[in-house]
Amino acid sequence: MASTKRSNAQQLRDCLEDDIINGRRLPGERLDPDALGRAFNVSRTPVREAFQQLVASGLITVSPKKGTFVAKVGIDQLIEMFEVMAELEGMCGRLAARRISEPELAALRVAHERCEAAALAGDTDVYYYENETFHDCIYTASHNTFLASEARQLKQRLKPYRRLQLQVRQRMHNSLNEHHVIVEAIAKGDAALAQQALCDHVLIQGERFSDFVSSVRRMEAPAGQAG
Amino acid sequence: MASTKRSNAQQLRDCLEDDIINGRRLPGERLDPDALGRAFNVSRTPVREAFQQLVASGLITVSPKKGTFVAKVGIDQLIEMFEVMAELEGMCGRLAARRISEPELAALRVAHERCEAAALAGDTDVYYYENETFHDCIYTASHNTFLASEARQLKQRLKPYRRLQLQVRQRMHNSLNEHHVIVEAIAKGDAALAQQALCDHVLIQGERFSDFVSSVRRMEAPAGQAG
DNA sequence: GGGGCTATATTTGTATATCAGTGTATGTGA
DNA sequence: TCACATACACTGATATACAAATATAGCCCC
Repeated sequence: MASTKRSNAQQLRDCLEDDIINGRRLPGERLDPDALGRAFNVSRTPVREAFQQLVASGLITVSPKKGTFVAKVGIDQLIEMFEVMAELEGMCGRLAARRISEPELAALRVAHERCEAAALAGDTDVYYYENETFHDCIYTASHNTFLASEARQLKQRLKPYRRLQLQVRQRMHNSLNEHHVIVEAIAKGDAALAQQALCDHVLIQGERFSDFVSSVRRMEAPAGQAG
Repeated sequence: MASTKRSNAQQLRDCLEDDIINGRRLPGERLDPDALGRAFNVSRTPVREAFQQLVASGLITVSPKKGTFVAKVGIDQLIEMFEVMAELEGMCGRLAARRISEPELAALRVAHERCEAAALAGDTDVYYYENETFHDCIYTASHNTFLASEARQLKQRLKPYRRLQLQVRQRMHNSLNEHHVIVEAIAKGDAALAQQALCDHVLIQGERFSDFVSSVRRMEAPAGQAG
């Protein structure tokens, strides 16, 4: 019912957002307003609206008189964004350690167990999905809906690039171990530890990061133009 | 020259944003597209565009078939936002303590001195303005442009409510003392202290906060409708 | 007198047409 | 062969017209 009530512009926005986040449209790819309008049986007006909202989200960029493209964030900005993401996640963890309720803690444990199962099965895709749930539990448990919303939004924005993270060998297993520390810290109410553990978890600190950077560099290569 | 190139929609957006931030349009106030269009000699299309951008910024909300209104954030959400703002400011301070350059530190000191002068003169408005510059120096000094941009955006969103802060007696003087601690911490490169000091500075911790809340409550009263 | 239904008016959402500016491509001349 | 100028096409910006949906008010019936 709610879906029918969403305007065409909203639907188009959601669709494009999903496409970009899930890698069906790659950074640097051009978005043709006319083609999209035809594909969705709408005029250019709602397409424009959708574009504007995506620009505000930072997922696409419009170069005046040149066209609209899927945002391609440079390595430097990407690092900056991960730095902020780590801080937000850490803050969520800190607050969650203090504010989490019993049902929320139970949900967090369930999410962790599902991650474990996926890791044991070696299923990267499932792990990726369950990992989302795990982190979302922490956002919710922070009991700061604004913070949770900001964290989710930034995560969305990073999603096209995060996907590459887990492809790094052993990353999934390490990630799981970190999750364990996080869960226990939150369960014990150790705010400082939860914050630090989550922050580190996001930063992919140390040697992994350079691997990640090189992955992104490889991903950026096809599109070409710097900016 | 750059101003003439801005589209009408951008100009209108900037104007509305400024009006909202500076309290010329109060939370809950309705924005009539037709009236604005007439006032700016534009049609509804650019007005709509401006609206959408402001919605993305969180400064206004549009209720379908009901109207477009200046966003009215509830007390609970306001507290949440300040909690996040404090964290972001703290992060800026932490990074600034490690990364600030000599010219940036000099600029920060100048900004602090101007705050001091305004405080001595008892000029709240000037202090308010110089305070902006002071914090902006720290954002820049964090050398994380994404973080700086997010911090600025959130600050904009809180501005209609921050304005009330300094009206609390003695707040300006206390604020100045806190600034001193912050400057010294950054100058010494004490990241942890800078982070803590800035975080506390934003949170208006302790007894001041309840005063602030009551001020906001008074501000919310005229508009009426909850939600 | 009160409640429900209907009609109207208001408001957002969408479509289409037009305008202006810019980037690009092509052709011509040196 | 290269450079410059002109023309064309593409894109973004805006105006206007239209459609859909809802809130409100008024009226009628109970």
